Amino acid sequence: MPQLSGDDLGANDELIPFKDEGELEEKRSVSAHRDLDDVKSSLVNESETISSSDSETDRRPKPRPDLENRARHSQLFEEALRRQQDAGLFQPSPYMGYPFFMIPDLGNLCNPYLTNGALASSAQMYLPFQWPVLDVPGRSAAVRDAVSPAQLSNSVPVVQRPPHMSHLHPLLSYSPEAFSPQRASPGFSPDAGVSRTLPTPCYPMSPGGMTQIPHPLGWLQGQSMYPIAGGFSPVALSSLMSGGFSPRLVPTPQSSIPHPAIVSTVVKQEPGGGCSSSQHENVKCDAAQEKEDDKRNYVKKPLNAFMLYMREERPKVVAQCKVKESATINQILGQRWHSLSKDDQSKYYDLARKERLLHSKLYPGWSARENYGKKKKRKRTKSETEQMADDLSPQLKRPCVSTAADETPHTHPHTPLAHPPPQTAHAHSRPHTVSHLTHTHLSQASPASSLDSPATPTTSLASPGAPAPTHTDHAHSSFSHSGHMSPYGEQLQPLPLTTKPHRPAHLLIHRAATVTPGPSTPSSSSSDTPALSPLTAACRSPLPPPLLSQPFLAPPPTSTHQSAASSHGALAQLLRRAHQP
DNA sequence: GCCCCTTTGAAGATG
DNA sequence: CATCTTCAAAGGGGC
Repeated sequence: MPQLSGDDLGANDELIPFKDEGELEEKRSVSAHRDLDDVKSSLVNESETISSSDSETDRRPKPRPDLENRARHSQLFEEALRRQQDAGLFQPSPYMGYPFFMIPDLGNLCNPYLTNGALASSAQMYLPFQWPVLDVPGRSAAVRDAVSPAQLSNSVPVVQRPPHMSHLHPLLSYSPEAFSPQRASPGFSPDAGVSRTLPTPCYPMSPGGMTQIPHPLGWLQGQSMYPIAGGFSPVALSSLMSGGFSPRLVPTPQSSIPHPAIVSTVVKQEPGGGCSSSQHENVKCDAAQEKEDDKRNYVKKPLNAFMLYMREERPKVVAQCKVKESATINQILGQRWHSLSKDDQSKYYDLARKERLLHSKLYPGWSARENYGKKKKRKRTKSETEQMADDLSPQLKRPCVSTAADETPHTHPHTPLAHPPPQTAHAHSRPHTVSHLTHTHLSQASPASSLDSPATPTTSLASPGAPAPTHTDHAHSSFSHSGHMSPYGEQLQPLPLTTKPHRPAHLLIHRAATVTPGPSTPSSSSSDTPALSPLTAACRSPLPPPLLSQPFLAPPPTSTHQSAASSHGALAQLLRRAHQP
């Protein structure tokens, strides 16, 4: 079990202190803060000046005029800056996976969690602690000492990331591989055949541009999805990072610096540049303005570990499986997630934890509650779903686990792992799924390598807020990822990917609708739950699936074979219609 | 153009 | 406290 202490993370020296550790550091460096007061104030003033220059922001109340927070953010930044200057800003970080620190109060910079960062008065931003360019031997000093903003201006192209490049998420920078020489090519990804091979904006190593590597921080290259008036180019930020810290932040019309966890919601800018003078249109504009304000002030939740993993792995799945439907991709990713080693998962849990900490620092008063109900969609509750199941097929309503045990030929009811987990060990609100149980049956040989619930890696970090590990959790926690066998090998196929036991009605109704009566066979057992096509099933394995070379041939929808997504979608619609008066 | 689907995890809401 | 619900991302698909 990986013990990710602070040293392992290497975050103590590279990241701004979080929470308790941060409090101490802040106290210790009060004097150092004073040294940068001027810098801070100039920065804040600059930010506010630019912010106030925005006609829209003038009319809008500041979402968070909390001066204390601003001062605190500034202090945090100063601390981070001081540390970087003391230790050498461009020293390679022992924790390459999280090369960011925050700069507070750059109001018009793209806010990490805002749908549009243009208006976050208390907006902070993430900056790379170090750039991979700085790993080049002999370069660091030169870059640190000699590169002026203007020079960087000439060397750092601000490139609009095309929409299809959006998967080149900054999370890539979390991965040490992103900085490895193997990846030091514009293609960026070892995976061939995807949009990853599209031209990736590169950061020249120096004004001379003798070496180029892809900028791992895709979010630093300006995204069309964050059209921010008065945004800043990475140039200015580079100057900030390099210690020059010039207040001459250079506004650029289209550039923005999105954050790794940043939001992709586009706040459309009025093509005309605002409302016209017509009174009628002004009314419309007011309404639209409010709508836009809501969107802009919307602070999104930080990404959890799986979300971070998805953003990184999705392109690979798309490339390997030639699947575009996110529902299917997510099923694959969900399976792959469970097949990850604990170390790999720990990486994402760690990142997610840091994201949450950063988020909490950015928005001390923010709560996920604020986003409740902001999404218009309203999913059916479990009770509603079950009620639908009752209405449609009362005889089918029985526990999912027992269903799997009854109908899965390879089930070993005598095996403890095949039984539902103790009710006292719930790390998830969701019970175990058919697929998880199936995994358990097929891979119960190495319980020592169990996958723990998300709490485990977090707990291993000794995070103050980390939940306690639940070793008794999850039947699938005994799923082996030790690599002795492919977790999704042939014998596992086709496994049901649907792992939504809190929608038992879907599964059961689907089963009832698709399974033909008769003795259960291995093949029928695999078809009694929604199964993926052969290719997508093969893609569940993170290893190169053998079927990848074969053309994608989704099996025709038969009475016993249907894609999980389609069947569920159809069932969902059926249920919705049935539920409607 | 909105919503669903689909995944896991975090956190708020609820009983 | 246990359970349920919502929302994070993503993009095709349905309406």
